[in-house]
Amino acid sequence: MSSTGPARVRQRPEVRRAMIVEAARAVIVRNGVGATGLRDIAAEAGVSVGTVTYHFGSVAEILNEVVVLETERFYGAIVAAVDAEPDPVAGLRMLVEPLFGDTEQVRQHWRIWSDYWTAVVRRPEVAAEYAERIRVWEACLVRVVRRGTESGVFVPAEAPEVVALKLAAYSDGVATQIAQGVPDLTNAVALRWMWTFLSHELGVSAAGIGGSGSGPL
Amino acid sequence: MSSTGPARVRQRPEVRRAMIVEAARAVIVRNGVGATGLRDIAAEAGVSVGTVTYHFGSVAEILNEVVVLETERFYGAIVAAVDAEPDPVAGLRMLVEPLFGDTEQVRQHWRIWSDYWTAVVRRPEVAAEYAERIRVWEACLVRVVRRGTESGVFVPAEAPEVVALKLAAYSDGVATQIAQGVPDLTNAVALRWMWTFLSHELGVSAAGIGGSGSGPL
Amino acid sequence: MSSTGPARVRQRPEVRRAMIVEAARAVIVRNGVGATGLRDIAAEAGVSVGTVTYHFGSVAEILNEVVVLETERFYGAIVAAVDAEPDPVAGLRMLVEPLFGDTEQVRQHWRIWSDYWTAVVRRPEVAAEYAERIRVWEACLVRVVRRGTESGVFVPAEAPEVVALKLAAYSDGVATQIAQGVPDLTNAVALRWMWTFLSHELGVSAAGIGGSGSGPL
Amino acid sequence: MSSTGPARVRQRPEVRRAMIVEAARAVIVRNGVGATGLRDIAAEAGVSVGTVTYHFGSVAEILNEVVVLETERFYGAIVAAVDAEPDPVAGLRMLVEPLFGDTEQVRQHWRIWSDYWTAVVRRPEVAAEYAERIRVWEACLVRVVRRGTESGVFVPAEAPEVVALKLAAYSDGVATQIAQGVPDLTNAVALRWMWTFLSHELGVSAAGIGGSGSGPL
DNA sequence: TATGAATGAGAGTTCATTCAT
DNA sequence: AATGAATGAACTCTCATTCAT
Repeated sequence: MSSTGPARVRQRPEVRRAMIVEAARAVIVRNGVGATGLRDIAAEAGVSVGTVTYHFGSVAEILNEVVVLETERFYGAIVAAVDAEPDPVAGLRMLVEPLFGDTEQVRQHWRIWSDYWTAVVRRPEVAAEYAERIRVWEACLVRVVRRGTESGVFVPAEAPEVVALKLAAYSDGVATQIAQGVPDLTNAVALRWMWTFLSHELGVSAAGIGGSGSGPL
Repeated sequence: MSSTGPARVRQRPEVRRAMIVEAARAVIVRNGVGATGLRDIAAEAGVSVGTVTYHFGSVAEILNEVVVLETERFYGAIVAAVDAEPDPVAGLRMLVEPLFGDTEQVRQHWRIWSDYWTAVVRRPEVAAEYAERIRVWEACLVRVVRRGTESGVFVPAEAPEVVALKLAAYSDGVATQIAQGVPDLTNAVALRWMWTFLSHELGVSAAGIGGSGSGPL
Repeated sequence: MSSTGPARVRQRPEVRRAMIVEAARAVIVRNGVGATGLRDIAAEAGVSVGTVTYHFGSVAEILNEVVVLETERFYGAIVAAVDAEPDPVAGLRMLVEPLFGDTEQVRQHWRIWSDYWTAVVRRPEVAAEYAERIRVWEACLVRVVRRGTESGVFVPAEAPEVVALKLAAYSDGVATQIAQGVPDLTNAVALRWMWTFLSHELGVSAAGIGGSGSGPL
Repeated sequence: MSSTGPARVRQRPEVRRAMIVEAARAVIVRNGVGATGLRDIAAEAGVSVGTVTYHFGSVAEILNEVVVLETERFYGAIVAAVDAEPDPVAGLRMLVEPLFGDTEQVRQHWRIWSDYWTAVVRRPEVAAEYAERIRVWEACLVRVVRRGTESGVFVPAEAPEVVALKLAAYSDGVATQIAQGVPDLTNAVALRWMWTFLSHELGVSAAGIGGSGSGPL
């Protein structure tokens, strides 16, 4: 026990805060928001309880930071790339595919996400604050649909905002089902569902949107 | 002191259990699953803490019972009526409309439901047990689609199970958005979205399915 | 350790509350209000922390109960006896002497009392509530002075309320000095000071008031 | 970043200590001794927590310094002036009047004082150390009474030390009552009480001692 | 069957103190 | 001389569970 870690390693606040948020994220992924306590976070971060409370005013503040970080990290790069993509169809694909990627990162994202929402949904004032930061993906989708519509590639029956909201709801629901382990509902299947859905909403063929040789499945 | 209040009214176990579950449901609706404690349940039921733990092994058991009860109650009557309905289109309507009814009961249902899922999703063994009971609605939808297909009214592009799963996911996602208070997303709008979705999935016109004068919106 | 006390002895709430308040009083006397914590009280009472919080909503509630109890116990009997005493001079003696009795109980009383006031003085709303209960002694003094004045025994230069307030202040200050251990300031001396003070305030001879052969000191 | 704020202004230890003590005094006056923490003191002094603990071994040490400072400052000038005053009556007035002056400084003094005593009363060794420094006022009073007695102006019934102790107790008790906000008990009233008290103790008329037109009240 | 007093682990938070920089 | 990140013990309060009555 005498050689356990380099005790009292000093870090600049921003660095330590980031480390603690990272640790909190790991605990949330493992145990869920409801079972994430101060002591768990401290242990995961390899620091004392006092260090955590020194850098954060409350546990809630840490959890919020985790969600903000998660949002920025998960959607940030995607959104930037999509906004830089001139082709609306390609943009659409870049926007939707990551939601159903078959990676641990994606699973973790949905886990954090769903937990957080049910935890926060009873506190409208908190929810409102983060809703904006969090609707980044949806806002990007609106822009893509609008661009596609302007260039004549998409012929939506409804306003871009409505299409975006519908897809957000649909993908959210499907992701929830996947998280529950519904048999035969793979990420590939989910993606096909999205393309089918969008083909109707945007008035184009599914084959035209959903790229990677998904064939006749 | 011996005649103070209605104390110590003896009830048969099944009756008392039912009363406690009912009380627990009320507390969950009011405060959320996360903020529902043994004491709250006991107080709401008008019994002592000891009585609650006498009839239930743990708080988790009570919460499970609440969800089972909620499922049976909410979907039970609907499913029975739908199964007795010869017309598949009418059956479909009877099955989908209640999900977005503008009643307190519906709001309460979604509240309990969403809370419960995020709580249970980390315990696959629990989730599995209840998933079956809970997929009652989906199973009924499968039967309706199958009957409609057999009678030639519906021309689905996919298996009834797939259509049912898709609709379940979509409706769940939309209900979540409504619960979050998305502006302009009313129950009526949500229903129209369902009919549009189903018209594509079942190969019939939306007007043919979605009943009550939804007009050209 | 295995034979330490009869664990889990059930007590009726009033009894247990009284036991806990008594224990808290002991801790306060020993350590002071500022150093009286939940765990100390529980340990002193021989119960668990949970038991204390089961019977009391907060530590502050316990401390208040201690002061109320202390007040009632210390002044209760005195005031009752004084109000039943027809002779104002005897009544006066009965009222003042106990303040400077040479007993452990008196020392404890002043300890609790002074601690409590400085703790509470910054919370006017709390102070006000207890001030009334606590001014019992002063109110009784007012009545005695009034009776003595009406019967012509006392000839005060000021209103009874003013005399009472003056004496309360004086005795309080002297008690504080005694508590600080000022050399040669015994309780007997303090009493003589009181009689001297009152003889001037009430227009009677000190010998006439201060009874028990205090002689020419 | 290197030029942000007045950071790292080096001070000689005595200067820095004085600044910190001054800051601590301000915090005590604002929040009370019990609610005065290291962080509050550091923030008030505009230095870091580390600087405070560098100059002081413990928080208790700071609090003690505050009281010593307060004593010297409050009584120092008074005592010097009184000792230089040939007229004992004038000296008496100069000694007593400041206790009940209607200034913020006086209120602050009593606040610090009363808080400190209840905190320190449990630690006799600490109390003793400071008692001496703190009895400066009382010692001065003894000298005045003695001078007045020698010159025949005062005719005390008791030794000067006893008179001084009595008045100290009385004034302390009255100040406590004022601090508690007893209605109608103003500083002017308190002063009159003191003169009345002293007139009896010193065998002179109240009018002769208490100065400023106290009239027939 | 019902009760509710008793329990103790665990929650978040506060805080004086330590010490590498 | 000054800093402030790090610490861990101690605080109050919550709560599901136990069990004698």
